[in-house]
Amino acid sequence: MRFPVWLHSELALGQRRLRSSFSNSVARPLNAGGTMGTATGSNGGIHHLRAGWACQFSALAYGCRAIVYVYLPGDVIGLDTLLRTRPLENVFTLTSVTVETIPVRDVLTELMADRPTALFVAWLLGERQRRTDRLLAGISGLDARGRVAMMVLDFYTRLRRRKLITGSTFSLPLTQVQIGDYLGLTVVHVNRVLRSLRDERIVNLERHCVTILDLDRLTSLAQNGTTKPPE
Amino acid sequence: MRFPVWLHSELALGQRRLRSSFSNSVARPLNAGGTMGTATGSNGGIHHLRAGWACQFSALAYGCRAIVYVYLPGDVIGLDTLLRTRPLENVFTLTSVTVETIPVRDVLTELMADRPTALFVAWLLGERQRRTDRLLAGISGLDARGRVAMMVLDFYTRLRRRKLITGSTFSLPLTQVQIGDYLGLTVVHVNRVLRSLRDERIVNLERHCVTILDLDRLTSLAQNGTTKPPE
DNA sequence: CGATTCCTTGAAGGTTGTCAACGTTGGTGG
DNA sequence: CCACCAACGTTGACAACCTTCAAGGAATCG
Repeated sequence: MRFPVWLHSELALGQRRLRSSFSNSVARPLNAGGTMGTATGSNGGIHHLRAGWACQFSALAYGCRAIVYVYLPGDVIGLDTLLRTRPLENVFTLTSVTVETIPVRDVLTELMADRPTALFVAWLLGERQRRTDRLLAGISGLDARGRVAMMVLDFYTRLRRRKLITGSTFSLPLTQVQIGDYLGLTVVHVNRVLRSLRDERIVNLERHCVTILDLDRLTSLAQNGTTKPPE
Repeated sequence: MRFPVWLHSELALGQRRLRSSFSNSVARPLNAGGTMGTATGSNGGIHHLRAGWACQFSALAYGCRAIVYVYLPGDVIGLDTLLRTRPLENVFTLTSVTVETIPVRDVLTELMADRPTALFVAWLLGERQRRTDRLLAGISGLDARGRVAMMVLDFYTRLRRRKLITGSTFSLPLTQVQIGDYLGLTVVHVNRVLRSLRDERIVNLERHCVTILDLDRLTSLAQNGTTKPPE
């Protein structure tokens, strides 16, 4: 069978162990708008984002600031660059955050030697990969309205799954410039799209505060960019 | 220090062990244009692509066929969906291929219990993630010419690193439709871009055969879409 | 309250998608 | 061998979408 029961408990066990490893480290607060790497004492590690948002820029691409991932409270940062030769310091905090850090050495020697934890790390890496694949597919195939809808729904779903929100309103600490960098659009166009979505009473995004007004139409926009305004 | 020597040998050890595990399985040939999953006997596993090319479609997105990754000879397929509840059968062969398969159970029980192998698996997952991030940044920030240049350079670099080519010519078993799906463009436009790149003697892509004519200009195109044709 | 960053809006132009038609290639069967 | 067919490639005209440029207004923080 594809997904045996013991694997479920094995993963849950790995999750608990990773979580407790994080708890044994000190929780450090960081200011908004800084890089994660420099603050940790130069040599990286993996971070548990207890509170706050962060985002990852593309490693290359100096000129074109591209945001390739947005980390929400509860996410683990740095697994993908763990085994990299040089620490790519391209993660920035979007808000003030609280992080728990495990140094690289401990991860490699202790955590990965434990099968449940190693499995859970592999699961986290796969999960991140799948999210990036979805984003890629969205940016490839959707127009600007669809991309914004996709982004809002993605954050909405993730926050809801973590029980960080219950209603249809949440805080989105991205500027319009950053939304543009994330979705491959210019600020100007992001602004226009937000206005049109607000005018059509689909979603309201103002001053870092999102309110979903029509979940059905938003979903439909995010699935195929063919949904025309009912005008 | 960030990347100790023992880690290098540990990773190399993991690579050898994974490789030998693959060798112990039977190498199966598959025809071009089929899905990987169904042929393996319904319940997945991870695959070593000994020969041939394959590509991965986006899990969702029925209507808009988006290719999120292209696997080259030597790549490992399926690590990202290993711990998924349902086996997402969205990997297609682009050519006839030869694959070695390790069933899920063996991966989870044996491979991941071995630290060197688990580390190497994590490295593979991180590598795949970084490649996807690069693609994402490229599609976000480059125009059509830049995206095609990026794709050609990516395949060129990967093939060269594996010593599968030595000159500046290689075979590219993607149709123009598939190139479009990969880069978020329409067939028509892919065709136009290929013609213009050929006319400007930058790269020649015809009949599944690529020849790089001007590596410098190609690189420049892939870095910032601002390189104008020398018209 | 000054200064910086962020947001907003208009006009113009370029890039890309859409539609439609035709040419080419490669495989199949008469 | 040839006819046929299907998939793939090619081209032009036009429209839609998005970017660029420029300028002014609003918010936030010292």
